[in-house]
Amino acid sequence: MSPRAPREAPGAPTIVDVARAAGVSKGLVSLAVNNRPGVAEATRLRVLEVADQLGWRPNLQARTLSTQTTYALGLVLRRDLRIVAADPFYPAFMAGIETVLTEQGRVLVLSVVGDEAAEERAYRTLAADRRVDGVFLNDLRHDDRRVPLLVELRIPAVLLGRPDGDAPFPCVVLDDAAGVTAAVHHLVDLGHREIAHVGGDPALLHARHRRRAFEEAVAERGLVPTAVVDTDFSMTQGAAATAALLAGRTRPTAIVYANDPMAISGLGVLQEAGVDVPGEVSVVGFDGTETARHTHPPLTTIRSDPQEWGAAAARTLLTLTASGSAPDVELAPAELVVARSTGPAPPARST
Amino acid sequence: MSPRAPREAPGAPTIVDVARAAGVSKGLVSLAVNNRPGVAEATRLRVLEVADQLGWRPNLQARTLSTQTTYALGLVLRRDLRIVAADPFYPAFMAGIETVLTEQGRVLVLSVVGDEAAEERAYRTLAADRRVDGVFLNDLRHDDRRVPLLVELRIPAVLLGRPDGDAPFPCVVLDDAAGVTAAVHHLVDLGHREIAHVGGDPALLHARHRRRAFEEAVAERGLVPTAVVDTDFSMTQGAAATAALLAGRTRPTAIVYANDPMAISGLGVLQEAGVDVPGEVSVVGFDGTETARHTHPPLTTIRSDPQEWGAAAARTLLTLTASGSAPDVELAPAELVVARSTGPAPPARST
DNA sequence: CTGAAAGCGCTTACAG
DNA sequence: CTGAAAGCGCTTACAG
Repeated sequence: MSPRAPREAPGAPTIVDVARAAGVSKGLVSLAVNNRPGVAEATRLRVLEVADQLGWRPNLQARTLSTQTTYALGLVLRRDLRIVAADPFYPAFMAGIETVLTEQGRVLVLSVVGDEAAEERAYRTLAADRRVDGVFLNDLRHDDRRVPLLVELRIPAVLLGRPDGDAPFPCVVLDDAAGVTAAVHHLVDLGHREIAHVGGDPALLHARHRRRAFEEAVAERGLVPTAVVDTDFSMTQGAAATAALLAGRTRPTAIVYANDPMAISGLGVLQEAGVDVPGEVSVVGFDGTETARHTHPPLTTIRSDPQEWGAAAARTLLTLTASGSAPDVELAPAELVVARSTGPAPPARST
Repeated sequence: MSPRAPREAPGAPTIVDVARAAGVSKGLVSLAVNNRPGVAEATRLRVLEVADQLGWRPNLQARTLSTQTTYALGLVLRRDLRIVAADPFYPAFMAGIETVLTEQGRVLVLSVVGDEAAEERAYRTLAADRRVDGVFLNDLRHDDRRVPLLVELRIPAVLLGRPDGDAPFPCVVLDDAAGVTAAVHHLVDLGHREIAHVGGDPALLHARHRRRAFEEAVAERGLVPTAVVDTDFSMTQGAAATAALLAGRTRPTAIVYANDPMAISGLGVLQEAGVDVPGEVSVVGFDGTETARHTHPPLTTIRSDPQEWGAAAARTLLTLTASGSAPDVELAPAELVVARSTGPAPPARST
């Protein structure tokens, strides 16, 4: 294939074809289609019309090479597959991102990694290859090492949640605490005094927030938690934690889980053990997943809107890459949705 | 910013820097790092060493512009969000893709769309912008219009499953039928005579395959299906179908669902109606999800390996883009995993 | 308001 | 075996 021969039979039109057909230079075509000042209106219209007739679209790769922008955003998922697979958060979150990227001709580059080393490599590769104009920083962690990493790599980012340290990036926040607080009040109002929490992975900030909100709400009502158990957010550990609570000294009459999958596996453990839900133990999930609506009984849970979160984060990240800064965004807080897995506390029994 | 000034303070090294430092032309550097013939071994080694010292990586965008290859693969998801979110197939499938892309320095471009028009636009945009070197064709449909579309767009593809028409693309096949057949035999062996199927979306080939396998296996054992109901694969329709079966003239003693989420919502409906599982009705899912292991009772289901499917598809697509052709791949078939949601048929009762 | 030219950082025939 | 040059298809100061 000679370098002079067009690669495609008819040859997709290039900016040169448009310039020739419009009788102007290719530089002018570029100015015209990019709405830059310094082009007579009549000329602009003519160029646009010719471009349209020829069916010309600027070649993205060439534009990328010139402008150093890729029109792509990156998302790196680091999670145990068992956990990602059962967790409906990400599909909805990504769909939300897509709603805004699509209409902007942007694209999402996805990376799924297993451990922290692979995660760091993923960010470094995205940066070195200039694959993306910015990234979403999800599953924020305590003292998150990715923040200095992204600063070092000079890659713009939007944080999903409020970081616990300083970070030179805008954040999009969805308050978990309000829902947990409401759940605890709901349970206390139903007469529960022995309430336990099956928390998530304490390395993750949102797991910490949920746990702290639980502890504070319980204290606020003059109680102490019956137990608080950390997990990795997996159904397996949710089930194990539930079994441990059942076997413990004081059996809780209500359990607040840090996500729906664990609440569902907990429900399974309770029912397998012959414990009536909500007759003997009330169960509260977190997420407001589709599955939670279809269990027996349907789960009381705390609902957030991951799709809106994705959309807001994408808008913020695009603003950041375009202008160099973007304001923080506060989304509607997660809220309690009461279903039939919670009910009045059983009459107190002597141990 | 003058066009002569380097964009980054120290300036990431370019091929020119390497050529200068190694005392050769940049063309030779390119030949050396790409392992092309016509470079003296000693020269090649020297170039490589210098490149390494300078920390040079070829600029991906520039390479893309020259070679017209993007080192990226595309996946377009068109599904109702309610369904995607509850379905753990895609996270695992994408993780499988990533395992092979990552080690090849490739990247996955993801698009999530709602309807068929948006889907077509997504493929057209990927092609027009030359975002990807090839795409995964998932959720194969009857007489799939995407096949001629991709031919028209001249974009290589790998089919996930065997198409029902001709297609000039390799396919990676995972046989659904064997597992469904085994499930029916399992139920018949347990004494069931009234077996129903809650199928998936009949527009999708895999839903059709599962349904046909069900019907054939039932016939093979001299029975007729009690009922076969189509759905859209959502938990909601799975629940509705189950309620309809309960209310029907002949109540089935066993139900085979086309996916786990519907089996789970079906289980919820049965239990809410006071129907004992498996005492009165046996339930079989399809997918082998994590959730199915944690329900009460745990689900008998049909397990496949979506992660391996993703990895095999990625390997096939890379082979195709590299060499212009790739052989079809046949994966291990889905297999029955028996748990406690299936049991002996209840004694026959008079209606 | 417009044109001509250089530049983005690679790859690839073509000469020597 | 190596060098010099053209090409990929855009964008962007710089002159006029």
